Amino acid sequence: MTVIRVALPVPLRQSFDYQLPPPLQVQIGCRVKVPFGKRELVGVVWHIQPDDAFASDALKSVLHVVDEAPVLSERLCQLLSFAADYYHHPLGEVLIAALPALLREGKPLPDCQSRYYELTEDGQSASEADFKRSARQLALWQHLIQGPIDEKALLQQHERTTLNQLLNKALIRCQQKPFAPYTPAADHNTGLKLTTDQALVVSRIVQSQGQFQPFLLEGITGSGKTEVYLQSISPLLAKGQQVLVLVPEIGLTPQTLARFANRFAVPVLSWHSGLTDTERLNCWQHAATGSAAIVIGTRSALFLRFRKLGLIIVDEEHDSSLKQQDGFRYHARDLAVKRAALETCPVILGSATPSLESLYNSLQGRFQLLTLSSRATGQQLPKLELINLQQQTMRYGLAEQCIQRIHHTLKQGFQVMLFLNRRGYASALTCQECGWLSDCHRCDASMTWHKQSRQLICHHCGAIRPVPKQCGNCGSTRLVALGQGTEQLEEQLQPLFADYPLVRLDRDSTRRKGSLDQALQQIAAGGPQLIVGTQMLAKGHHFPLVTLVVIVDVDGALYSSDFRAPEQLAQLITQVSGRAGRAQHAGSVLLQTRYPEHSMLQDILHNGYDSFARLALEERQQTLLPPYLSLALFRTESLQDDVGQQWLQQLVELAQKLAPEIQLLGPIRAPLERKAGKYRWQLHCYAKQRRPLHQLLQQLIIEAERWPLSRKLRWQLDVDPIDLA
DNA sequence: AGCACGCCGACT
DNA sequence: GTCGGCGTGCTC
Repeated sequence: MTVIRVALPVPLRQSFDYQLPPPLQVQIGCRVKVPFGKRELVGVVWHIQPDDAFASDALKSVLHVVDEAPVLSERLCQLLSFAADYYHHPLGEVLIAALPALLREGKPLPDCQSRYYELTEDGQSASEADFKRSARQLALWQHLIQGPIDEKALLQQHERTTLNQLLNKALIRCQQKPFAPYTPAADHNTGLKLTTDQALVVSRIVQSQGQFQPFLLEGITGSGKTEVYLQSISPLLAKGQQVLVLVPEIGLTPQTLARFANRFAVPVLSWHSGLTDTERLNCWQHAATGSAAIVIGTRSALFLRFRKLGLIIVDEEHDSSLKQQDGFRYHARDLAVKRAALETCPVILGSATPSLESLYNSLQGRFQLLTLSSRATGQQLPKLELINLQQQTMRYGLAEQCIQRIHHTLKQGFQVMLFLNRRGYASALTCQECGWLSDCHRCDASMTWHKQSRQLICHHCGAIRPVPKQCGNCGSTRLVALGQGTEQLEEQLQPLFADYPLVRLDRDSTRRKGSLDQALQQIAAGGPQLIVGTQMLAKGHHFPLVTLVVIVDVDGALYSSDFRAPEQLAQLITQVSGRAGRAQHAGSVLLQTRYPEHSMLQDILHNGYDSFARLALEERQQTLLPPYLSLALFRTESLQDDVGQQWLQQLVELAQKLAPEIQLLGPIRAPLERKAGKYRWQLHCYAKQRRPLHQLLQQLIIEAERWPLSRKLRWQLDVDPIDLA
């Protein structure tokens, strides 16, 4: 009798064994449908004939084998099983992350056909004279004389109606063929001429093809990282290998895609959360069959199956969106390195502001450090200036000096960008009589006033209330705004600079589909204008006509309990300033602060991110923090306040017994101690060596799952947490 | 996580 | 008398 072990999509840290009735056959990585309790689930075969099979004389039988051949390749299985182990996450749930929804549900893998067009016999014997009356039809016919062309490629240059017209005339016909590896191709367009720096970097990367080699590419903004990527990719495409490019969530713009697609005459696909289930499956199969040459995607693209992966690029590797913040909390950058090792290919981690983790790895010799230290255009970096708020009269949250500079810049015909990382009108509403605050009933936070939509919204739990006309406590009508948001800044600046247009870019203003594009177009069209916005200004988009950037509030992050706050602020400042002044004019970046003497600000100001990062690393070493130590974090959420603390306390006692060398901090209250009506606690576990920490965590989980108390709360483990909130 | 079983309160 | 609340237990 054949017994197989199946990983099922349940949050249980075990796999389940089933009988495989005689005619059926499976391989590891195939999907099977099995009975599970009263349910039927689709799982993935993980072992065949395990020697420690579940001892029962009545193993249930597999109902149905979905795949003849594995959907998950051997290498993917290795990656996923590594990830499940490393992050201590149930294997079945890890598999969920790796399969498109349709495959998860057990849909059979469709045998994919792509449509292409070719000339019929009539079409071949036609001549230019036949198309006298239609230039469009002529162009299409001339295109197809060169041979059959993919529908998708064809539709990029021709109209569907033209296609139909020729179909009706029976001059062309539509054919189908199964997905097949793409046809290797040389560059479509020749690349830009590389600087000496760039050329050196490209040659290092190209030399390493076919081997596992992680690179940290540290290139200041404007140093031409993308061009380095493109030229490193080029030789792989000539050999028919595939390339995976991971980008932050917000960075996957049509422009990014176009830059890759226009360069090479090979299929370039994108993978992101906006795709429908069918589109996802389609992309998945293009990658798996090798019909896609380049896939550009957000973090989950890391789990795509490839026929022959030749290179992984992780762009903006410092970006926190590469780490999943709920459920299976993996870091796509770290797993990308693991995947490259399994695939025996190079991996490039690129950033203008590398994470301290990656810098550390390069110091340790694990990553090869490649540096691009000059701007490819030879153009100067913007100048950083501190604006001391202590000696300034302020208007609308801006120092008088800033307002002057904005005026001056606009008058010269340039654009100004104001960065304020707080959306909404005001972070709270308060009563001037009694001090009442617009607290969220379910969270330990205040509700943000959104003036335009006339709502109070809690940014933590999403709760919405109408804006009260009177104080909820004393009935007074003297309610005032507290803490300026982008909406307010927009409202106040508009009349102040009435002669100039103002664009606001934040999650609220760009919610409507297409409104982001519209705003970006207006900015690109040029002309003096103000741009007010949040995070969105710091990531992905370039504003070449901006010559003045104001970072309205840098102090929020200066004195934070999160040890990563300075690093993130430094990255933000550097990234925001990199967005500006790329064209003919060097820009200025004004940092408004009440602490101009702060050593970190001084360091960035005078020595740049690079120097700051190296100092920050030394500080991490002295204060014994990651990346010099390994960190794992237990979080709890419970309706009763004391349950979380109690549970973590039990964990502490057990951990001290099992591994006294592991340092524990906690139980402590989470930074947002109550969220959506639940109390939150944390336990931090620090260790000099990763190995013993890993083992301890494993033991702790096994024990904790047995505790009755575990049923009264929700808990999760975050290995290498980025966000301590 | 689902899903069932089981044991107590407030409804037709 | 039943509907339904969530505590407890189990899933090869």
